[in-house]
Amino acid sequence: MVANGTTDPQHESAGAWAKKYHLASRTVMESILRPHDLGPTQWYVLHHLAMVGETSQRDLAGLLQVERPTLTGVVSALVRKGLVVQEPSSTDQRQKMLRLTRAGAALWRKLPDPIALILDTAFDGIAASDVETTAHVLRTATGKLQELLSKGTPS
Amino acid sequence: MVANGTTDPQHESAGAWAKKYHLASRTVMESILRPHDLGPTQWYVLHHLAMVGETSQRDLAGLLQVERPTLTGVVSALVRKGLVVQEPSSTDQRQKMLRLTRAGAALWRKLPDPIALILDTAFDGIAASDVETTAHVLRTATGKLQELLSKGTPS
DNA sequence: CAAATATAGTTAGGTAGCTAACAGATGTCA
DNA sequence: TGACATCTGTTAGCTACCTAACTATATTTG
Repeated sequence: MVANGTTDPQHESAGAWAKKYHLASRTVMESILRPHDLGPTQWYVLHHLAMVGETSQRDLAGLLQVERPTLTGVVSALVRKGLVVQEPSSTDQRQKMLRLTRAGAALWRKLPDPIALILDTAFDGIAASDVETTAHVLRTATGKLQELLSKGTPS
Repeated sequence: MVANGTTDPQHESAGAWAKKYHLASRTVMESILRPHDLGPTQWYVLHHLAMVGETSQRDLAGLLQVERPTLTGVVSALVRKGLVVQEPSSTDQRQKMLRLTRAGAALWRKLPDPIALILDTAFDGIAASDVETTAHVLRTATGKLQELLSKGTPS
């Protein structure tokens, strides 16, 4: 989307470019995962379960920074495909623990790592210090926006 | 979302931060616009019609970088609320021209500018040169990802 | 201990985006 | 001029996210 009053595309704000970068990287990730019939969030769930092991849905929602209802949908898709099992925790009947099935672990081993590919492609050839500056600026900017959100947002 | 093998949140990649920044800014924009019962894309449409005047849906889709079916939905929401009128172009019966109604123009005058607020908040106090570096890095990275997409994406 | 409160997950309904397929209007050219 | 191609917008059906409201369990507390 056009950022602001400015219409010269070369001079759009860092904010507008963050959005475009995000959309492009999501599109790349989707096109890499499509042949495996997985969405990006599904991939992140498998990634976490493969790396860390059994995890509750609650914890996973926090780690993946999505809301619980979103994770409900993602997890039920993975369960439907037989990649993940979901069972009540033995200590707290409210919580459901997730882990990979044998099929899920087997699929994981064959899967490419879209995040590594994206980062390698996107930032290849750019000075490391510039990439660091970018991460720093975006981290700071994100912090300020979250601060704005936590204080009531003015209309 | 967690970027990669790394779990230390201070050391996530520029890519991960671009995503977080984007999500935070979208959330701020939504929370500013919610009291006015508008979504971000609806705001951009009003913005354009208020600034530039009568525009065809085709041109608007290009300017806003969304697909035509997406704009169909956004525009029909605005028409339903009585903020925008949609009528066939006199010179090309395929095209529909959009313009603000009196109510749409009146609402526009009362609306805050969420983009200005977000940019002011997010990048306030950060060195202008660093913000420029960020825009440059993200622009370059986005270009590389789009290049990757246009060549067939490997699995 | 019983009642109130908090937490985990689901369901319902919404927004915003996409692609594919289509209808109608316009353009091209043999 | 008539047939074919292209363009514009819509519809249908998908993904992925959100909030609000619900159910069922745990926990806190009077």
